Amino acid sequence: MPQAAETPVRPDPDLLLAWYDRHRRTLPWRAPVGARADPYRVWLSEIMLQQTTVKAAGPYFLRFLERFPDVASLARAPLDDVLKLWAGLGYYSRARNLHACAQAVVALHGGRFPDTEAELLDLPGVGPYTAAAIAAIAFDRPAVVVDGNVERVMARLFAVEEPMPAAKPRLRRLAAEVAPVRRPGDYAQATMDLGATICTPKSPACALCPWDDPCRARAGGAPQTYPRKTAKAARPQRFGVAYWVERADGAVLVRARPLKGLLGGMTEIPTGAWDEAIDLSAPLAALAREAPVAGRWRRLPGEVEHVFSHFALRLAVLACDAPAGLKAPPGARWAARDALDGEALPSVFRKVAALARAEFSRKA
DNA sequence: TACTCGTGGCC
DNA sequence: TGGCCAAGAGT
Repeated sequence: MPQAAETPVRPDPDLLLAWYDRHRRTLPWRAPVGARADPYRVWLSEIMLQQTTVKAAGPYFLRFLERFPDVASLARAPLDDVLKLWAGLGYYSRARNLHACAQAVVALHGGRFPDTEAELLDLPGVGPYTAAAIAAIAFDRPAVVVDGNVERVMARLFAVEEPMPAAKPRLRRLAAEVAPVRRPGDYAQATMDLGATICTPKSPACALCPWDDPCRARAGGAPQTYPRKTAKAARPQRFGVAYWVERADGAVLVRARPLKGLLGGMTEIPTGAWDEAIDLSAPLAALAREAPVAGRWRRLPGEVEHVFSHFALRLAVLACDAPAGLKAPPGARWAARDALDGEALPSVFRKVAALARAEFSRKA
């Protein structure tokens, strides 16, 4: 007997698990089929994957695993070593919390990750998603794992009209209703893989989807329009000046940023304030007003553009040659220009260094 | 609750 | 080219 059209069809977890068994991807942090996952690797990968693509996180994961093969070795390391290895991956509070979390696992749990969501949630940098993911994937506990993929899949399955982010609690409830008790780790990874490879944001491959039948967004003809969203605010543009101070021996002035806030704890090329009102076409003397040292400044050709999550930045770069005996001002230090790669230098400052080095080598 | 917090790839 | 997007957490 045919089912009435208005009767919702429940998505069948077994269909998804069968799809997962056929299409399971090999990822650097994923244990072989049947093998038990290492909680340390699961945790490390989940932290790195927060708001970060698999492609970007992969090389970092392998480098971390080689340098810090277990949680104890990571806990023993100086924070700066961790920041250096994390440089370029972004969201640097993750690196600071990663280090704090490793130390907490050693100090409070004898070097073994706890296996319950509640205990995991108490660890630095571990929120609702990550606690559930570790519980499910590393310990096969029936946790409801909800990330952006799962939210998108649920929004489409049930054609949720409420816009994000207000719809989050509703999507979580739906995810909990659909989730099976069996194979929690596999199911969690299956829902995320589905969102990452089939139920993608822009052009979902519904023809290949194991849940195409119960999906109400697909039935409606425009699955790519879910989840609904409210309009985002425009990204403001800020301006600033970076100061490249180079000695004849190739040493460059750098300094550490405050532990809290943007790029917290990372190394920087000295810059002045970043503000919307700064005019980069102002006279040289005005641009040099916040310089870290007195000197004969010149403006380098070109500018550095960089986009952060909540504002865009354009930097003018001023340079000056430092006398051999110049002492670094308080809070600053000299770093070898050709060893900046190994510093905990965020991308925006690597762009500054690239611009300055190009100009200096042209001159030389 | 709403804002802060990076980066690189994609179309 | 520029907005959008990625396995969110902290405050």
